[in-house]
Amino acid sequence: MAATTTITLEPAPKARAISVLGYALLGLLAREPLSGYELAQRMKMPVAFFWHARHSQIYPELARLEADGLIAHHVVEQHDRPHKKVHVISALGRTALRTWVTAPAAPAPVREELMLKAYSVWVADSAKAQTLFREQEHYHRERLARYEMFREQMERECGPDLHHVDSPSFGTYATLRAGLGYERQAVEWCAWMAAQLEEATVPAAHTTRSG
Amino acid sequence: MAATTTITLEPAPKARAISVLGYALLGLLAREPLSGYELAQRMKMPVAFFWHARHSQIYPELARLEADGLIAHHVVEQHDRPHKKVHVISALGRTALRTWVTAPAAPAPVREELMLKAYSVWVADSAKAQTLFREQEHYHRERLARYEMFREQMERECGPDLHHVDSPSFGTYATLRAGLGYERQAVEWCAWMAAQLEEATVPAAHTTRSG
DNA sequence: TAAGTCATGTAAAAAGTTACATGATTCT
DNA sequence: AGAATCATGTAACTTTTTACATGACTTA
Repeated sequence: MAATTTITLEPAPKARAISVLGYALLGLLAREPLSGYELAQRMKMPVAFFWHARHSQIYPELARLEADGLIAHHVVEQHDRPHKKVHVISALGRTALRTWVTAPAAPAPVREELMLKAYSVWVADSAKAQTLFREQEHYHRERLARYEMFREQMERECGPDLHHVDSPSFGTYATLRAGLGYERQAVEWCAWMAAQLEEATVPAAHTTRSG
Repeated sequence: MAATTTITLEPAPKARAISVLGYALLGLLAREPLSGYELAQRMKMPVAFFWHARHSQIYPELARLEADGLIAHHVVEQHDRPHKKVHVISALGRTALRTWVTAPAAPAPVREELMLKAYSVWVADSAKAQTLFREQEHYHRERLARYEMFREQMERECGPDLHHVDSPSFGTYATLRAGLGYERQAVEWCAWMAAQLEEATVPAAHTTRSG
């Protein structure tokens, strides 16, 4: 009889830890239901400023989130375009996200290749190095300009919402402000680097620089 | 006879691409010969501000660099402590490093968990969120203070060297400056976040805030 | 004697990138 | 006709983390 046999066919709910990518996706789905493709787009545009993922990572992660009951999906048939699977966050998913957001954050291990280059810049040709940092300065200047435009647009369009900390716009605005600060500081530093390297490259003008 | 047989027993030098970690290690070894353990320590202290790696990643990478002829090692016997393998950069390694330093750098894919939390902060309890960002502010303030001290020390000790772009001190100083800029901006942003969340938590004072 | 530092590795797993694979529709 | 966008996946590989494994010497 079944008296002694404990049935363990089901592998027990076994709360698998949600990866950071998982929380990134939950964060997007908490705002609106989206397909995998749309999630990949969101990752490119507003989210890439602070987190990055390809579609090849997103699709399997969605399957995992669904297996854990954090999201669900339904297929939406489209006349002109391929069908899509629209993913919706569940109550469980929303709770998990809510808990994670305020959980203590460990200092993120930084990985900045450009800093690594700066650390070894003394071995390099200073003229070539100068080019590198001018390019980087230019790149960050462009991003800064784009963020600035985006902020002005947000302040015009979402105005009062930006101070309601329980509106999604506040989340977007907050990350935008961080991005602005980061890019401003990056531009400044790259310009300083290039200037230092320039003095080394054109030593003739070191007494009467820029005037 | 051997007319048609091409001997391909040796797998051909096949210039394997050096990983970013490989360049990080070369960058440290270009300054001074170091053991794996010492490299791991350097990764913790000055390098961790912009790149991170554990000893379990460092040891195999050293083996790869040596196999590719970019570094060599010799064993140093110590009376009181275990023997160590001291790694030295080769001419080939130095050239590779030099080339990489000025090669165009692709914009680094960012991964900032805290920003991800900020993006979804609107789903959370604002009092708890405030605690999180106050903690983060505190943490960045501490790092800022440490960097500031480190900079003062460098300016005192290495003075003129800090403007010689071909001295290792310049590389260190450059990354320190970037770190200072980054931490300053992080402190400011965390404080702003906490303030926004505070207004939401204590709405009684919204007309006469701070005075 | 227990914890900490010095010292060097390996193994397994998770996270992330690059490449492979397919197919419809729309725009140039 | 070719490129771009929409759409969803898998496979192979690299990178990184966590855990396993060992052992001498030093300090509290």
